[in-house]
Amino acid sequence: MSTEKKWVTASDVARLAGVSRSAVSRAFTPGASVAPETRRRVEEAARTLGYQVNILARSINKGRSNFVGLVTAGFSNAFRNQLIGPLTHQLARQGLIPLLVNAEDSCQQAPGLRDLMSYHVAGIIMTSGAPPLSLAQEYVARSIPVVIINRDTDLPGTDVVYSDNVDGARQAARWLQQRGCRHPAFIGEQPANFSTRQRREAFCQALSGVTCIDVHGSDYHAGFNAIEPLIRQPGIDGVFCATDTLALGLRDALERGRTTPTLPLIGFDDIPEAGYAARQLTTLRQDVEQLATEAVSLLIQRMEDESRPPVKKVIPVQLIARR
Amino acid sequence: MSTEKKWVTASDVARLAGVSRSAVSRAFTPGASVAPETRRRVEEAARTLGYQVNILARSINKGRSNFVGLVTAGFSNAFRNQLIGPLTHQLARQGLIPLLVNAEDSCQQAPGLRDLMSYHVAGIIMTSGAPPLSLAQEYVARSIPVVIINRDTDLPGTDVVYSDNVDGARQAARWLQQRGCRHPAFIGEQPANFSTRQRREAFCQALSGVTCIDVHGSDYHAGFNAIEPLIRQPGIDGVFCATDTLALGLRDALERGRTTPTLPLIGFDDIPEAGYAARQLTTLRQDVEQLATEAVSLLIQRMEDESRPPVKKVIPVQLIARR
DNA sequence: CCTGAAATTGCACACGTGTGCAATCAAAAG
DNA sequence: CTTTTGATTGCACACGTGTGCAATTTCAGG
Repeated sequence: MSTEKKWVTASDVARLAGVSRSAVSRAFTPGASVAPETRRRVEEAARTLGYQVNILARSINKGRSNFVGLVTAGFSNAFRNQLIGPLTHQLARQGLIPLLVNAEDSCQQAPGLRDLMSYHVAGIIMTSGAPPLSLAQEYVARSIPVVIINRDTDLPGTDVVYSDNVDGARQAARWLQQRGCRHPAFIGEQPANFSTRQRREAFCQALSGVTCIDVHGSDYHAGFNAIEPLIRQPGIDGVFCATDTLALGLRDALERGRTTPTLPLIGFDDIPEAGYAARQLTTLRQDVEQLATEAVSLLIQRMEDESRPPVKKVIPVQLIARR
Repeated sequence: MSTEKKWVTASDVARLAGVSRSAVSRAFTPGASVAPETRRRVEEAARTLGYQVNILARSINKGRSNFVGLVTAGFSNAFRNQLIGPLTHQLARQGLIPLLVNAEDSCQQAPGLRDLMSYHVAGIIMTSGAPPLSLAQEYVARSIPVVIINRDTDLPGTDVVYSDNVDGARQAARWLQQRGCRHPAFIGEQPANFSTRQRREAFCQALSGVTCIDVHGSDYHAGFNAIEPLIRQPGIDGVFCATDTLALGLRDALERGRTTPTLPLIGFDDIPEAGYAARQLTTLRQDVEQLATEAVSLLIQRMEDESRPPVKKVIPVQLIARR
């Protein structure tokens, strides 16, 4: 039952079909010159033997692989998880396949982010988060296309795509104003990542007298605990949270002490939970589909023309008014 | 600025270091015979040139790759997302790297699940969900190790690891009984997947007179809407939901109509949201770390000994009492 | 039947790597 | 100094694939 040969090769197919190995190769290469009859026999032989072209060998030969490093930082961030689906989908549409790399544990471990280079990936997509950006430079030096999502950088030769945080923050400001907000607050993680920084700056610029509250962490509990510094600041009548996760945590803390009337609250991202029937969090929706589509599109463009000047693509966001 | 040669090869390093290409290869092969002085010069040359061993070529030569197909069905399931982190971590510890395949869109698309075979993966890990299990058989036929998580199967030659749904359901039954539950209900998706089926059957067997309520969907809204068939059944005084997501949806629906006194409610999985300060959902925690560790361990065992008899590994679950 | 062009095929080389085998070298033993 | 032993090295082949080039076949046109 245990086959002696581990892999079925093109030679096996050729032998069974009674043709040369080249013919087999051509039969599986679109646009190659093969007689219809030959192609038929090759395909039949391949089917009975269960042959599949060895993409590793093909990659070596062509000097270009189908692999794309998909670098992320853990899977506890709801929004980032939302992004992975469309990304893999768009990559698959282009015949590319993602090599998943978790930058969180790779820093300490041997087979980590740097070793992506060993796999000779055709490109790299980095989602926002903690991955050491300096490492991206190494890839650029080896002329490997790098696309960075939701994080700005002046690294030469890397394309960037991110949501329009500035416009989103302005929309949030307008929405709060319309609800009669006079003393707005902004809550975000400190140290702030790119998105948080942009949202805070634009928000503070759009409204005067914004109270900025820093929290240490980006999860639900960080938002929940943000109520303490918030009540220490009297008179706040509207809050813009850097992310939905923070906003949902804060909301729960607010509703625990039911004394205050409903405080206008707006988040960012539109994670699934924000749309839950019992949450109905007003937020600014990031267009994950378009983020993913643009990221893959830029990646492919750079794969075809390495010297193309870097592009910064800004994706519009949409206000989802819920409560 | 644009390098003529795309990839830095071992020959380049050899030329610079003044040794043969074989020496370079050996310098990067643990346990090979290389003089310390030679190794030093090779490593130095490799560093200046930025050389990394081409794993694709190495895989071809050795007839075994580092790739492991990580098959999932979308990224909207909170529990499944929790599993991905530990899985990639454990794989990385073993020098393996996951090829991410989304079985949702691969069915319709050309470069899908079947083409995983082209990449000559060393093994495959399938998480629960919708991927066509019949396809796993093709991999077994090619003697590619397959490990299936949270899904039983009698496919010969595939290892299975899943949480102890039966014991979990019994614990849920006991917990409800202790809270004075006389007329229990079970809520789960229909058609039911493996986990839901096991939990329902064990729950119905542990308690008498269980009312089974079917919902169509596995997300929050499905749980939220489950309140309608629930109130149609009078006298229910305790509910066991197949997943936390369903339970959280139902809980919100229950709290909307505040007339009923708090109804004992218990979920399954222990997704992050269940531990939120304002949710505090009692649930049965799946040990994602151990699930991942066992899955990778089984995969490696089978990679080393293909003929090992199939194993079904059951991971204990833990009751997390919260309210 | 003959000729030319076009289509198809096979050979051989290339991609970058690991490794058996024999040759070389250094050092220890005599 | 000679011999033996062990470590180190280079050559050559293998892994499975794509493709240029020349040889072959097919076929239409005369």
